[in-house]
Order: sequence, then C-alpha cells, then structure tokens
Amino acid sequence: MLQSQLFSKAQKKVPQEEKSINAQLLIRAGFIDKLMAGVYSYLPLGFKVLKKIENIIRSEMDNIGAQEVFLPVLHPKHLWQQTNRWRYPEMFKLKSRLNKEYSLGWTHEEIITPLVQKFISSYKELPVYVYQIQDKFRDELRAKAGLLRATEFIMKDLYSFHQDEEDLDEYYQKVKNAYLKIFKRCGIGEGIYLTLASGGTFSKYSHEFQVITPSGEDTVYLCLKCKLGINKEIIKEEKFRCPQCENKKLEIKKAIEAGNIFKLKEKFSQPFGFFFKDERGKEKSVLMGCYGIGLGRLMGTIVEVYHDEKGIIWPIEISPFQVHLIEIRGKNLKIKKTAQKLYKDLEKKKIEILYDDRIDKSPGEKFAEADLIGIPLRVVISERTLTKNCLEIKERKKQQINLIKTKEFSQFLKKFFKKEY
RNA sequence: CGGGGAAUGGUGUAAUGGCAGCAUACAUCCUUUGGGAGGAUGCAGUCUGGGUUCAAAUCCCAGUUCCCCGACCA
Repeated sequence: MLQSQLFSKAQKKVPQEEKSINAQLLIRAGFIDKLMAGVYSYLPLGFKVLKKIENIIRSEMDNIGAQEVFLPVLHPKHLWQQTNRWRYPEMFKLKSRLNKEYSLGWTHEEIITPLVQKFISSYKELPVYVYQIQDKFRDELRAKAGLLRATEFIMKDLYSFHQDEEDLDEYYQKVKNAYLKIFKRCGIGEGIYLTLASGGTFSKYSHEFQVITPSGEDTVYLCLKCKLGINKEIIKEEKFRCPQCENKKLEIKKAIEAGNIFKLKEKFSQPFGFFFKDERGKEKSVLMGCYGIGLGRLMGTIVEVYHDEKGIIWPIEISPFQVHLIEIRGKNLKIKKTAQKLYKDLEKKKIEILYDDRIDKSPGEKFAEADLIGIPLRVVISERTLTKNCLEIKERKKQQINLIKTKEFSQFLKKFFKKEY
C-alpha cells in the first residue's frame, strides 16, 4: 500500500479527550475514530489489524471443529422472556412502528439454543460446535478506556452442545488450549494467565484469560507456581490460597480480561426444552458451553501491552503490514526508482508492505509516524543507502539500525519472519 | 447511577466582561531533505437554549456531550 494513498492520517497532537493509552495511540496513528463514547469506527489500518485477529481466531476455531455461522443482531422479545432475561439492564431495547418489541444482541444464547434445537434430536447428532464473529451491544453505565469497554463491540462467541458432562469437559479443555494458541499468536502468550472465576449457578468455576498490565481494570491473584490466576470474587472463598497447590504467596496484579470460557450445562437447554434421545431412547437435556473473545478489546489490550513513548509496537502476526518502507528523497532520482522496485518485488512475494512514498514530508516526520504506527520492520532507502548498495533495517522494538546489502535482503526477511513467528 | 473535572477552527491551545489570538493541519508558491524543516499568502472556531449587561468565550440558570474515580459488568 502506498502511504500517500492511505485514507487515514497520523496526528502529532495527543487527543485530549482520551486518557487511555490504547485510545490515544490508535486514534493518533489513524487506526480508529471515535463516533461517541464506547463506539468506534475502524479505519483501514485498524481494520487490517482487526481482520488479522479475526483470522487467527477463525483458524483456531476451525482447528477444534467449530463451524462458523452468522446470527441476527435484532432479536424478538419472546425468546428473552423465555429465559427471564428480557429485564436484563444492559440490553438495548427498541420498538417497531407497530409497537413490536425487539432488543439488540448483547449475547446470543437465546438465539443459538432454539436454532440448534431445530436440527438436533438424537445423541447421534451431538456434539455441535458453532461460533460467530459479530457485533454486540451493551448499554454500559460507563463505557471507558477506549476499546477496552465499549458499548458496541465485536465478539467471537462459540457455543457447544453435548450429550454428557464428560463430552463437555473434553471440549472445554480443547477450547482452553485453542484460546491459549490464539493469544500466543496475537503476541500476548507470555502475559496471559488462565484465571478462575465464578461459575454461576451450574458450575463451581469458569475461566477467564487475564492479560497482566497496569492499565487493567480487574484485580487478579496470581499463583506463580501454577501460573494460575484467581479472580477476586473467588479468592475469599478459597481463603487467599491457590486452590491447586495451596500456595499462600499470591501476587496481586491488575489485568484485562481478554476472553472467558464457561460451562452453561442445562442453563439454556432447560428453559427452551432442548432435549435429545440417548441410545436407549431416553430423553435427556443437552449440555452447553459458551466461549467468548472480544476482538476490539484484544486489539486495545495488545496496544496497552506493546507500546513505548513513540507509539505502538505490533506483534508481527497482527501488524497491519509486515514491512514499512521509507523513501527519503534526495537529488538522486534513483532513490525513488529503487524504492519502487523493492516495493513491487516485495508485493510479488506477498509481503504486506506500507511504502511511504510521500514527497512532501520530511525524514523526521516519516520516522516519527513510522514509530507511531508500529510496523515491526522498517526499511529505509536514501542517498546514503544507495551509495553503499545497501538497505537500512530497523526493528521497531529495537534501537539498533543496520545496513545490509540489497542482495541479502530477501534472505534477511525469511530469517526475520521465521524468528518472529 | 453517586462523586469529580472539562467543552474555543480538523487537532492542540490563548484571551476573566471590552477588536476571538497563536500553533499545527489543509490549499497555492518558493526554499529545504536522516528524527515531526523555513518563508509568503489563503481557508477555518467560542457545545445548545435562555438570562444579566451598553457590551458575554468570560457572569447566572437549564440542557447536551466527553474524560476520570466509584458502583455495576456471562
């Protein structure tokens, strides 16, 4: 992509309206735009990151046999009355011209359960795993911290349907592992703690995936021995010790919840009367699990974790581009030609590249914007590099600047990507 | 929902009752080209409604929006 053609534009000044780091940097660098509190537009750069996160999640969901669906956002009242959740305060409600009542989806159990029920009546047809990646709406009393708590947000929600607890438990473990892979691929594998949380009426625990960072709004108690987190509502029940190893030396940390997994069991199959016939023709309740990841929140979290005073530092697999090519104009016309050639060569090799071809920007401005946008690898072509038949290479997360021979560049790239993945 | 703060060109700011100014961005031109370059010209603003006053960005009342703390949060 030519940077001269990029629709969004970086801003030098920090938007005073925003206090959270993720909102400040993402807005300044031109990834997102705020429409109102808790509601954001994704601009080309931000949308690219979002799509990358989405594709990571999609591939890991496919790996555990889940099938993608797309459910409506507009929901009828009667399904929510059936589970007694029509009164749920965070649900947006609206009326048609004929006074019919609807809500906007803030979660989809009430939609997916009757849907799956239509097709499933025998143990032979279970289990079923379906997920979607979709907008959700929650009437938050206080939207805050940029993408971390939004009124409208994109969520992946997976629902699983099983004939017995054993099958549910087994799949629950699979999802847990898939989630760890997702977070690892998004670059936050190191900072993530699987955390015990309240399981509600039907199970003792649910699990959250908590990313440790000072800007987190949740408090978790960490057992460093087990690499297990314990939620604050659980820790009192457990008398301030790790439920796994009884360790009493727990670290208290701030964290952001990046995902959660939950055994619903009969909670929704009961009110909808979702039963199946087992081998002996006996009627049994279907058991359910649900598993969520907020995509925008994940993007915001990654910015909270990976940034410095100059800007964002994207992990390579979710960076909007892999290479940021910067041309520094000089008197030598060959500079532009060389840069254009490299740009085309890399595009042919399917390397995603942002090429700063702008002729009216000073070198300093280009460097500052590159640091702000945060693409992992910066390549500079200038008078200096040209005379030496070299390219200048700088990794966003390092200080060091290296010159390498132009010929050796493609080899370098291979190594770089291998190392980074 | 309780408490606190804020609202001036696209963005960041100044003006405390008396001519709305500066920076940046944008447009045109000249110069410049390795860490947000210089000059010239131009475009662009007081959140909304009411009130006080000869005169309101400024004071008063009401509302709206945004941010922060707390409560809430499958």
